[in-house]
Amino acid sequence: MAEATIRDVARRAKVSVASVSRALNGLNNVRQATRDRVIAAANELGYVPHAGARSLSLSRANALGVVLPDLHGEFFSELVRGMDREASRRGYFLLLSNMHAEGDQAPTALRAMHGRVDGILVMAPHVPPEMLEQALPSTLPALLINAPVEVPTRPSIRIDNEAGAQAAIRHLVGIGCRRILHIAGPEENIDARERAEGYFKAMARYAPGIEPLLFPGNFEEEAGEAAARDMLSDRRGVDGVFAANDMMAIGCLQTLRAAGVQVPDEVAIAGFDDVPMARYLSLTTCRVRIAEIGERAVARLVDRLEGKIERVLNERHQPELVVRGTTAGANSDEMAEHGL
Amino acid sequence: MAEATIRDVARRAKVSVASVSRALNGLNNVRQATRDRVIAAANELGYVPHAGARSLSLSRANALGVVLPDLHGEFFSELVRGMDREASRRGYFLLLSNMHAEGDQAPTALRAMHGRVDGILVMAPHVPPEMLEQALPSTLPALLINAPVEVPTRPSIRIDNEAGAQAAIRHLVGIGCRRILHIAGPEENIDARERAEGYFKAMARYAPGIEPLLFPGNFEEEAGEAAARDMLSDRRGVDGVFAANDMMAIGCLQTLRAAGVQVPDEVAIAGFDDVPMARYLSLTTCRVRIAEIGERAVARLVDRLEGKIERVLNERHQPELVVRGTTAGANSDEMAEHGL
DNA sequence: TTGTAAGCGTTATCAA
DNA sequence: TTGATAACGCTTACAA
Repeated sequence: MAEATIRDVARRAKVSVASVSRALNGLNNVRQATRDRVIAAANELGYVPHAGARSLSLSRANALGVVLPDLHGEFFSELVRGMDREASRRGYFLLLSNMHAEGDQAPTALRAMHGRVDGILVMAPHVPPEMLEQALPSTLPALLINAPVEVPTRPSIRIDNEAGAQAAIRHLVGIGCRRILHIAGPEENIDARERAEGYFKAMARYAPGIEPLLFPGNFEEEAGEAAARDMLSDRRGVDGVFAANDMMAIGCLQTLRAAGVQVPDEVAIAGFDDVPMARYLSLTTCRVRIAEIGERAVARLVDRLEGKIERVLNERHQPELVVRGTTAGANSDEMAEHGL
Repeated sequence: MAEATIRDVARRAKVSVASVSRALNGLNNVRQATRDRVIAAANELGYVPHAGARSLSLSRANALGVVLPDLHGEFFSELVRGMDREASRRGYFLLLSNMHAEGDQAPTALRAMHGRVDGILVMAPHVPPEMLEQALPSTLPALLINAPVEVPTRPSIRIDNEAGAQAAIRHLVGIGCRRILHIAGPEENIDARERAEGYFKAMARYAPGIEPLLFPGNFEEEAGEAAARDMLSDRRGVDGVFAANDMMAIGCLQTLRAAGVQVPDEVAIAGFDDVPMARYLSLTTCRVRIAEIGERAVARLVDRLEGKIERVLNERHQPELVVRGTTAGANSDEMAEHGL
C-alpha cells in the first residue's frame, strides 16, 4: 500500500484536510472532538506527514547543510558529533555533503542544497575566499568554519591558531628550550599558516635573538618522521619541537624515541589539536575542542535562522595548552608558575 | 531578492515553464535555440532548481537517511565517511540523525525522515528487533547495520564477530596461551554477545578442557583497566587476554605494563576493531573495515532503490586478524604458519 | 469551528 | 517542438 496522505486521514475522519492539518499541528481553533477523530484516523492509517511537502509549503526545511572537505578521522567525527548534538536539540536535521579537496565540487554541492536546507555550515580551509563567496548561494544563510580569511559579510568561527602556537612556544621556552623547530603544515591551509605565524611571533617574543627553524610538512605523520630523521642526521642544537598538528608531532616523537633520543630530556615536543592518541602518548598539545566548535556553529546558524541577531560576526575558538609528558621537564611546573 | 524560480526563467526566456524544465533537464524534445535561450536566462538569473519541489514532483529525494546511535569517535567517522563516499558517487545526499541510545528517539527520528529520503540506513545494535521493526516505516526501504538479529524481511549487513573471535583465540592458542581471559562488552550489545560466543566456541575447539574465564566489561577503557587490576591481584594463571574491543584491550595493556607485567611474554593481548591507536600501541586485533561497511551499506540500498534486486539479504563483513606486538611472541610467526 | 481553494516550485501528461 | 495544466502533499488565508 502506498503511504497514507493527509487526504486519506481527512476522508477517514470525515473532515477537511485543513482540519487535519490544524488538528495534527496543535492549532487551537479546532474542537476537541474533531481533533480526537483526526488523531484516531491518523493512527489507524499509520499516517506520517510528508516532510518534503511540508517544507515546500512552509518554505522551511528544518535542515542544515553541512559541507566539509575530506577530514581526518577524529576531526570529522567530533565536528559532526557536535553539530548533530546541537542540531537535534534545536530540531534540525543535518544534510551532509563531503566535498573532496580538489575539483569544483564545492559549487555543485552547495547548489544541490538549495531547497532542502535552511542554512549551511561550510568548512573550507583550502578554498580561496573569492571562489567561496561566489559559490555560496547569496540567499542561503551560511556560517563559515575555518575559512581562509574572515569574509567580512559572512559570520564565521575559527580556531585561534596564533594564540595556541604562542602558548606552546611560551611553554617550551619556559621549560628551558631555546632552539625550537617548527614542523609546519601545508601552505595552502590557513590553520597551518597561522600556527607558523604564531610560532614566529612567539619566538621573537619569548626567545629573542634565537633564529626560528622551519621544517615543511603536510599534517601527515610521515612529515613528522621526516623531520625527526633530519634532526637525527644534523641536530643543529634543536632542543624543542612544535609541530603544527599532533600527527606530525607523533611521527616525530616515535622516530626520535626509536633512535634513542630522550624525550623530553634531550628534545621536548608539543603538537596541536589534542587528538585522542595524544593522551596515550602523553603528548603536550594545544587542545581544540572540535565538538564544541560544531555545536557553536550550529547554534549560531540556527539563531540567525530564527531571527536572533548576532553581536559577534567572527568568533575565535581558544585552544587550551595541555601539558603532558613530552614536555614535562623536571622543573617545568615551577617555571610555568613563575610566568615563563 | 528572493531566489529565482522556474517561472522567472520562463518569463525571461519567453517560453513556458515546461520548456524550461525540459531544456534544463536535458530532454531532447526541445529545439537547440530554445535550450540556449533558457540556459542563458537561467544563468543570468542565477537560477538554482529547488530540490524540495523537485523531489515532491518526482517523488524521490535523492537522499538517504542515516540513523545512528551515539558512536565512539573512529567508528562514527569511518562509517559516515564510507557512506558519504559511496553516496556522493551515486548522487545521493546523506541525512544524518543520531539517536541517543536511551529514549524512544528511534521512532521519532525515523518518522521525521518520511518525505525527505528515499531509503534509510539504520544502525541499532541495542534496539530490540520487534521495536525496530515497528518503528521502521513499512514503505521506506531500509538497510540494517548490526541489528541485534537478522530481521528476516530486512536486508542487513553485520560484522562476523564469531569468526573474528575465533581467529583471535586460535592465534593466542597458537602462540602458546592457554588460560585466556575474555573481557566482554555490554550484554545488550549484539557484537559483544557474538564475540563472547565466538570466544567460548573457540576455547572449546582450540583449548579443549581449559575453562573459559570471563570478565564483564562495557567497551570502555576503564573496564580493561579493571580487568588488569583484577589479574594483578589474582593472576589465576592467565597468560592471554582477548578483549571484546580495542579500547578495553588498551586499558588492560597499559595497566599491566605499568605494573611491570611483560606483554606479550607473560600475558599476550588481543583486541577487536583495529582503531587507529591499535597500530601505535602495537596491539594485535581483529580489523573491522568500518568505512567499507558504510560503503557497502549505501551501495546495497541504492541498488535496491534503483530496482536492482539483491541476491544476498544478510551480508557478513569478515574481520581480519592483524598480528602485532602484543601477541608477537618469539616463535609466533612460525607457529602461525604451521596452522596453529 | 470548519471547509474551500490558492499557493509552495517542480515535473509530466496531453493537446495543439 | 511547444504550452496549459494537473499533479506531488502540505499549510493557510478567506469564507462560511
